[in-house]
Amino acid sequence: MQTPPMSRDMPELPEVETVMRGLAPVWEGQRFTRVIANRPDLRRPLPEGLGQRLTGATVVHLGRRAKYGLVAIDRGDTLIIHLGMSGRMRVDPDGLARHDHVVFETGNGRVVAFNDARRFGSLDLVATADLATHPLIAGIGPEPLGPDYGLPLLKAIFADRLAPAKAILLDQRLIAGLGNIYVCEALFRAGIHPETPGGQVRPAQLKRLWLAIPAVLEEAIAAGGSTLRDHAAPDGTLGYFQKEFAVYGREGAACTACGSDVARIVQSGRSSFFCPACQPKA
DNA sequence: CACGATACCTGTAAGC
DNA sequence: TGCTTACAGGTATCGT
Repeated sequence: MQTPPMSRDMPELPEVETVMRGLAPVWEGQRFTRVIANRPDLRRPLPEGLGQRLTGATVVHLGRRAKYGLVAIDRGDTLIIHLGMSGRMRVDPDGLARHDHVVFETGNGRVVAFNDARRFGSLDLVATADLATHPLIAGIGPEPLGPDYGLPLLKAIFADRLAPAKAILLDQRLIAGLGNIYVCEALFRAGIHPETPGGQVRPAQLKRLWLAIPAVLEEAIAAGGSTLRDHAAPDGTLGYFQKEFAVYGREGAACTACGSDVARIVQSGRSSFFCPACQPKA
């Protein structure tokens, strides 16, 4: 089988969920004994006094919102972790590696390194009370695995829209946490061509999409997050697992449903993979 | 406002 | 072999 060897280390919702679940037993209830920043910035400058503000604090709870990992500490602050495209958490690494930008040590003797080659990731430290209104969080749409998700939401965000279905699902303001991979997979399951204008998606397709989105996310989380290759386990990096995709990254290969060649188009500068037969143009 | 294009950054792999 | 180029992805920002 000719699998296009492409980079697939994209942390979307399932990957972030997997990383935070993996981090929980390492950090929850533990005190930060040392936090070292090896450079002043990632995508943006690191929070002022990050090390001082975390050292001595105890981790109360780990969570997630969209693609942001949340680390609540007992001082009333929350550390917001974004992995960007290449960010990963290396647990108890065998020595420091290139791009280990921030290193966290806890009272249990564990070491976690935030490694991010491309530095599209970010760390922010904000008052937990202000979290919901923080600029990074405030405008984000409902969680697709949360209580506010439902067919009415999808109907609302697709209705009367000219933007392609692909773009709608990638828009974090409309629905949280979906990235290129899972949007491709969900549209395939729903039989929706990625270029279909939102307003032209038929009710039956929307209903399939409503079921497909949580399904692909849950399956990925169950598989351990679908970050491949780079989240390799050997060095303790969290979030690694191998997941088979139906269309993503499979240009030219046979559709798993009908055998047609999977196609690839570029929308807004990024690849959309789909089956031309199963996802006919509207 | 809605939407598209682009910048950001580096590693990987394909092409020459 | 070595050099060059294309491309991956999330989000902020700018332009139309």
